[in-house]
Amino acid sequence: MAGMALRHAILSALIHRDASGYDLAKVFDAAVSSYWSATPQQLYRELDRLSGDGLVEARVVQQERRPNKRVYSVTDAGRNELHAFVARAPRPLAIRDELLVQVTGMGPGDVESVRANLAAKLEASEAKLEIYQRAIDRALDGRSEEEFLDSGELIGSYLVLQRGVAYERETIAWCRSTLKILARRS
Amino acid sequence: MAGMALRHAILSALIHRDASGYDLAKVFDAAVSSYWSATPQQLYRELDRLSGDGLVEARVVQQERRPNKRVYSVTDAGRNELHAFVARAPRPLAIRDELLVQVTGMGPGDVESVRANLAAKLEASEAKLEIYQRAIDRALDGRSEEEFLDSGELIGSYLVLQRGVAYERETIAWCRSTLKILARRS
DNA sequence: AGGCACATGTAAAAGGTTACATGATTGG
DNA sequence: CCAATCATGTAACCTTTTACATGTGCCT
Repeated sequence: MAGMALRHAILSALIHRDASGYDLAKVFDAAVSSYWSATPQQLYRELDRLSGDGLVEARVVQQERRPNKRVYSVTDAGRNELHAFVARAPRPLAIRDELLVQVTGMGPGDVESVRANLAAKLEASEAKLEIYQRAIDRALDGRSEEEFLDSGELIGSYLVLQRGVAYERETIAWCRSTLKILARRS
Repeated sequence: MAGMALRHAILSALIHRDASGYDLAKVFDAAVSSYWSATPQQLYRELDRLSGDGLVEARVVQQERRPNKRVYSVTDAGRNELHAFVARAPRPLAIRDELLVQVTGMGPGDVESVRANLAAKLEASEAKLEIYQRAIDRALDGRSEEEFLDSGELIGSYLVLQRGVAYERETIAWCRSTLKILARRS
């Protein structure tokens, strides 16, 4: 019962607020998440396993005008599991970036394609940056960062959002400078 | 025959210089690569498939005092495949960062563990940054960046190294500031 | 004598992606 | 009426990770 990486990402998300599979699918969407992504199918499957293992509990919420949903919350066993996970050495970061593979492998005839892909990435990163910044504003809720950090409880998510902002800013800067350099060659 | 993402990363690496599986294993090492990592086992398997599909060619290099090795080079078919890949829209970046999962999910009793993991990451990123910077110096080989960009052929690898440098610098800055913030809480 | 670098593999288990499937309600 | 959002799933396939396996030569 080692490995099982997605389960910890799910527990980390559920520890702050209960959620349905559908809710989690929005959080783990590749276009939104700054540190882990997963498809809805993966989430539904893993939520079943987690509740089979007693780490989360489901309750059915009846809804009118919408399909009913199962809302999950972390159990005591789940809290213990998460605590044990946080105490371990994390496995090294995994990145797979096809755009960087393309830049590495590009030949003289590929400059135009790569420029188009860089431009698309630039736009996507700008959108993601806005999402993160809106999430930060919502978390701060008028307070200064100092006030928030000294009193807030959701400090972990906030710190991760800061990382995401820095990452997207860097991506944007790199795309711009790379586009400029490639413009000279075509 | 879609998907197959690792093959393009291998072709991108082999297009610049022929290499054995063992050579590639060093390039794709998680502690070294800035955009894609793979284990030796993955590489040996995929090299077999690539040569089965005629995208790379192997020649055996006899060595004294060392085991013989198979050195691979890209064929014309491989060059075509790589060209087609570069022209497609890349699939979105995938990141999985357990450290950020830990930061997201940490509770009041987890601050000490997370600090230890952040400190380890900080050291690892400093080492990686040095590796990238040495690789950049080797690529420039005394020339200024402008000179290099206007004349060099391996421009793609250079641009990706720049991205890696920026990424590790950001990681280092974030680890430092997060360590400071958590220090106030323990 | 012991450990690291060189050099390559097999097999099983775990994790992730893609295609298919269903069905209600809301907004334009 | 059509598209999007809400809400959940099954099955097949592909990719990645981990454990195990082997053997030489160099350096201390």
